[in-house]
Amino acid sequence: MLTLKYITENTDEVIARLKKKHFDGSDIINNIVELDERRKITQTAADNFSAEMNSLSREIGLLFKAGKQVEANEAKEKTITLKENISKLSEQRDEIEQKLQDLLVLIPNLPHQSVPEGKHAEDNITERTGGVFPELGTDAVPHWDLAKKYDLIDFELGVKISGAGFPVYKGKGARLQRALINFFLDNARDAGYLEVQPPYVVNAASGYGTGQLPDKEGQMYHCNLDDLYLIPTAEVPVTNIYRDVILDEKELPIKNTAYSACFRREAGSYGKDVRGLNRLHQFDKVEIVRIDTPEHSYESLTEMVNYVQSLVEKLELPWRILRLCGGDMSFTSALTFDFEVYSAAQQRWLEVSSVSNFESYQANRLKCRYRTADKKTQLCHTLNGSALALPRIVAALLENNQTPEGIRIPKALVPYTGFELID
RNA sequence: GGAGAGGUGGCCGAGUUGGUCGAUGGCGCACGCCUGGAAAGUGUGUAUACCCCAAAAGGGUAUCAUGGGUUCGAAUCCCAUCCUCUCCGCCA
Repeated sequence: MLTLKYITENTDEVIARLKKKHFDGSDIINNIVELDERRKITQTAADNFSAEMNSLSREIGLLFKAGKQVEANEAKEKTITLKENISKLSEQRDEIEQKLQDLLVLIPNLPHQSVPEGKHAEDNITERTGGVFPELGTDAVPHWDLAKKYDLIDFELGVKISGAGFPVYKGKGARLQRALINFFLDNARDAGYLEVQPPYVVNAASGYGTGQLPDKEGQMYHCNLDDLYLIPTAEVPVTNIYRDVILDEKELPIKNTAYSACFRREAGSYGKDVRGLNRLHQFDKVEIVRIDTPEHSYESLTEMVNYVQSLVEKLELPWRILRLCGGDMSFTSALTFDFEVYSAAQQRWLEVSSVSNFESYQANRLKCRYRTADKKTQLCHTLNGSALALPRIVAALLENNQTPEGIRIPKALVPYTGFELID
């Protein structure tokens, strides 16, 4: 969320910038400014009474020690009304602070200046494209048919065991998964990311930290008995490593990478979007996360985008990078680049990565701060991106590389799979 | 799951017959002195959030796991919750 301070000091600017996200914040923000005024007044009053109370208590103690019972008891009388005032005012202050909190979480992050105007996915700007579009024969088939033909993925078996969206990978299909995970992790390590293995379930505090809670509660699987959530992405546990932490400027940027299975309920999805590997309840992903200074975070974002580009290039897939428009961006992001690869048999672009700078929006919730060289503490910037999500990469690899002899594995991946052809 | 012990500042660790305790001390860290340089020694400083103040300086409030309670006053007493450790049980 945005900081109270920023909103109250830059009210008009905040309202104006939110328009790009098609968010009319004027009512909420004016309300916040007003509540903040009341908050300050109430706190000042409460603090003054508390100060009086503290000094009176000290006096009473001294009086008792001196054996002046009568004076002590007189002083005690005075504390009664003080106490009432204090509890009344702090109750008010708590109420105001709660209201402020409730309003603050309703405001999305401010879009970066470079975010294009626009409402829908069609308004996104294509930054660059690359790779070679494959020339497939007329008998080319989508990946779900290929998965069956070569016995790589059994969707029906997953339905039997768990339900739709939980495929079972078999033989070279399973080995391809493992190969991709290792390929992505090794590349990340070479690019300077520290590999971490996080928990796959998180508590509510972590869910709030990265913003999945409270608004996206319905998208996460929840274990009632222990009140734990299955992670929808490794971003959640990895970013929460830095919750309630004050880092030293010298440690930044922090670069972490993690492989994890991801679990998403995907409530409300249907149709061709969910066919085959296009949308799953459980899938594998390697994530990259950075914690950085405000001065350097956009440089980091560029590095991350370039890094992800290097991955799709090594996999020899046709790709494009989109700069998301204000209307298509996530609630918490300041600037997002989506990566899509072309899945030739489906003849459609599939999103395989989303790389974002959240600036201090997420860090404010996490209370992830750093100490500058001159000893000031301030909020970090957080960034993350998929590098990469497996299922759609697999879909594109299978479809684009199908030949009469079998499915060709890109060169860079062969050392990881141990085979060059799926036949 | 059963029994016990405990959760204090970046870390270690005092403080529980309630009273200037945000908290002794040590380590670490920062700056200075000392030194040719370093070590040792020595001096000073070293939490976070919010509020008052135009700002600096300064002052105030809150925080000793979390939430509540008792009291004029709680790190210290009471209750609840969470967590950690030890032993037993179970187990990859």
